[in-house]
Amino acid sequence: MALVDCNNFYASCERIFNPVLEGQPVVVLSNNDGCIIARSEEAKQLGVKMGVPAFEIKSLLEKNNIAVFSTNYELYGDISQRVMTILAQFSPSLEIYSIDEAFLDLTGIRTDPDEFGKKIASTIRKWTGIPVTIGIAPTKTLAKLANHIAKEKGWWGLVLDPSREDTVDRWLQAIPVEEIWGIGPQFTTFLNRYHTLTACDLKKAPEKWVRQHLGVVGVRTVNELRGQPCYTVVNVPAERKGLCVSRSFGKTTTVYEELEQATTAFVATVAEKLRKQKSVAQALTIFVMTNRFAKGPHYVNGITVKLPVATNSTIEMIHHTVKALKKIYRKGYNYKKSGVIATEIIPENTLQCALWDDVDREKHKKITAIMDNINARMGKGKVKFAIQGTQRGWKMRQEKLSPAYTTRWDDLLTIDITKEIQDC
DNA sequence: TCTGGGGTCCTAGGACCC
DNA sequence: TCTGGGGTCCTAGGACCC
Repeated sequence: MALVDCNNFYASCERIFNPVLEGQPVVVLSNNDGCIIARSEEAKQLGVKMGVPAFEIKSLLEKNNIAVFSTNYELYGDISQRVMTILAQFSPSLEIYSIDEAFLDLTGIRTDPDEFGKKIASTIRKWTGIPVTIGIAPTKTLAKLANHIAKEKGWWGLVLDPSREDTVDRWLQAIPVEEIWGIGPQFTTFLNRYHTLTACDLKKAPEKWVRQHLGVVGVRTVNELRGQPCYTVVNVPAERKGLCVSRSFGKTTTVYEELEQATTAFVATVAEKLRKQKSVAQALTIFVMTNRFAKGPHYVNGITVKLPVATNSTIEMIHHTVKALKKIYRKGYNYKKSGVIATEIIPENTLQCALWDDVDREKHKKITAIMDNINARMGKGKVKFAIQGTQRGWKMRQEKLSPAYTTRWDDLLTIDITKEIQDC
């Protein structure tokens, strides 16, 4: 089992097309330019912490001349795909675990793991410009830990060989429990209270006690630490159980129409995603909320509606969204965020007809197909429904957005070589 | 002034069934 | 006075992940 993890992924993506940033501190912000969500090694060294609001460390960023970027998901998603495509060439069994991580099943691979890992790392680096770290071990949890150790040491990767239990244990003794995959803040507090401080301590904890306090998930984690696999590489991604699109607004609004424009735009994206994966939803949850950090009256509310017929039609979903929104909207609040969650998702082809169905589904299908087509060719959001509005007063702040170098023709990198030619 | 977004799995308890 | 035993399904909430 190998875990390949891209180093400081978003920051590394920004560097690909901006090589002057090599060796320089770089950070990437969350939506609305809110929090720090990625940091280059140099930024970490300067004490920039993960997840802190950017405004809190404004002077730190400025003083150290740290390059700051708005999140550019379009770019990162595309680079991710390229990395995963390359990884797929190394093993027939690949699980894309997140945008910057993948597990590889190494069963049947004859090459020495050390050599194999190095080869993967150098290939990704060469072909995409993204540096990666690789952890190799008998279980996912141990591969994660191996990866963690290698990252801390600045190595290409690390192979944890289970036949050398003493060496494995020595590594585990150096790792605090909170670094273990599956051990979060709550479990850490609990374990530390009982003097279980390191990965090695947890590995040796009695199963009954673990079962009682950390549940079956905890037992699996312990077994995995002991080298007994509880999780396998999942090749084909399971069907999504829910699909959520929600955003905080660039600025709050009290106006119903603005809330409606934003929320119908979100549901349009939900429907589009459903169509893309050829599935339909049977229920829809619509929610709104005020700024949880702000003073003043707070309001959070949501409604789940069962759809009369499972659907992925934007038209139909907008209809239900507006109805729900009108029910939960209360005048006088400063709305900061809204969202739409599709649930009870099933494949499109299992669609059942309702007895009384006055929706012309064939027509909806044609319209949405045409819209999807245009938007795929001309750019996202080129054609949309009137209710989504054109003002986008709610749209998120992205003041430091880099170009979508690899996915938009207009953003293609141009290099001016006239000077070089003249110099010749 | 400014504080992200999108997921998974497990468990306990209630409603209901025979 | 005395009041079984065994299920299922659903939901909300908690814990975790990136």
